[in-house]
Amino acid sequence: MGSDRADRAATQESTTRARTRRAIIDAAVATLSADHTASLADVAEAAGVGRTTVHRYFPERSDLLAAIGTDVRERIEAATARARLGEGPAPAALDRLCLEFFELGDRLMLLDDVPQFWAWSGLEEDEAQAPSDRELLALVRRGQREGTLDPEVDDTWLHTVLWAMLYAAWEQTREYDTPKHTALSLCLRTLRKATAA
Amino acid sequence: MGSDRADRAATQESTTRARTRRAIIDAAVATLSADHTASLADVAEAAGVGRTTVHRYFPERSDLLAAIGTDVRERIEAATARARLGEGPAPAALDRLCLEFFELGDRLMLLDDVPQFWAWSGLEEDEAQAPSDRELLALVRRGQREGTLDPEVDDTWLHTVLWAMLYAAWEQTREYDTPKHTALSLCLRTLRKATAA
DNA sequence: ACTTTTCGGAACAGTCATGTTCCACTATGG
DNA sequence: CCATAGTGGAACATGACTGTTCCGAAAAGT
Repeated sequence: MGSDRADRAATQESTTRARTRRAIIDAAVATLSADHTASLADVAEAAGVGRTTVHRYFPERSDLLAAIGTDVRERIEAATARARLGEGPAPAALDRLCLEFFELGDRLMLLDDVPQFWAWSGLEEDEAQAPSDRELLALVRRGQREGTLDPEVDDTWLHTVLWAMLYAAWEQTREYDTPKHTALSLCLRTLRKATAA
Repeated sequence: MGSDRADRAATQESTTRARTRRAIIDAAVATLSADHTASLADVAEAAGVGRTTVHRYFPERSDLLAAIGTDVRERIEAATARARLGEGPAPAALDRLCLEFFELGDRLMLLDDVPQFWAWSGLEEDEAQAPSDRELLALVRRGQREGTLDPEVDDTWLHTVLWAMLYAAWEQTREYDTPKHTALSLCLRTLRKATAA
């Protein structure tokens, strides 16, 4: 009896549960990126579900935050993969990465702002060298070898600057109502100039 | 009777009270820049005073936040004045400003991160065009006229980027233990390249 | 149609930060 | 040395968010 249910339990949830889980996570991202101190009631309302339901899926607040963390990290990994950092000239690869990351929107801010998202699968914050991070650092070193990236720009510094510029681009849309595509092109242009050899 | 006390009440507080107030504000800056959700008890402990005393000076939490806001803004104005944005070539002036701002340390992060600091003297957040902001924008336009700053770089965008780079520099020291002077020189170099004509 | 899953709301207990009051203690200044 | 300003701590009220339980209603699947 219920062999399919057992299967689902082992592999994944029912489609309905998967949908509401997504709705909650998405709403949480939107709500928390606007206000990091938003309550679970706010998240529930934004998701269009009852507060009870939120607790059903994420017993504690930290569970929800952790879920957001993994969600965002997965998106980052996927975006990095799509950017194919190994192909073509380093500056062009950096452009592609920046573009892919930009598409992730507000999500990116959360990782910086809410340290709890790194309370992850037993990893020690800084120690958590995500694969995508390593890919980026490798790209920088490659570009420097090829002479297409500024050798003075430390690889960790470029990493920091990339994220800072993405942050800046989104801030620009929020603060000055700059259209998204304008903010993106400013961001790309600035990043290119800053990293050029 | 008590004419000197009346004077102090009209102009300023007693030196002891002024010292305590400063201690609380400074401790609050340090504490809150580390964790935006720190409680007033944490602030009191960091300041080395009782929680009661904090409430004596700042009846409500918002009063303390507002005080921090004005304090930081005053420092920003002073720093901007010291940078003498009107003198010399625009890029050099920008360098001076960046340097002065960098000296302000963690304080700068607070303004970005805690929106309540803008709950100010009746000004509507974005509308609050601080004098220092206007000076910076003027500098950018001057540099563009003189042909020393990239004409493609919108003045508001440069404003955003400057702050983002300062943020990045401090993040670099926190995240990678980069020495302050190294982070600063990376920041300056990147900013120069990004804004050059 | 019927059965199981999923959901929403109400009600409750627990925790924590806030803000207030009161009083005794200290140090500072005249 | 004495009056006053300034402080710290205890105790209390309050409100907000959290996390839990339970039950009836709605939706999904068959």
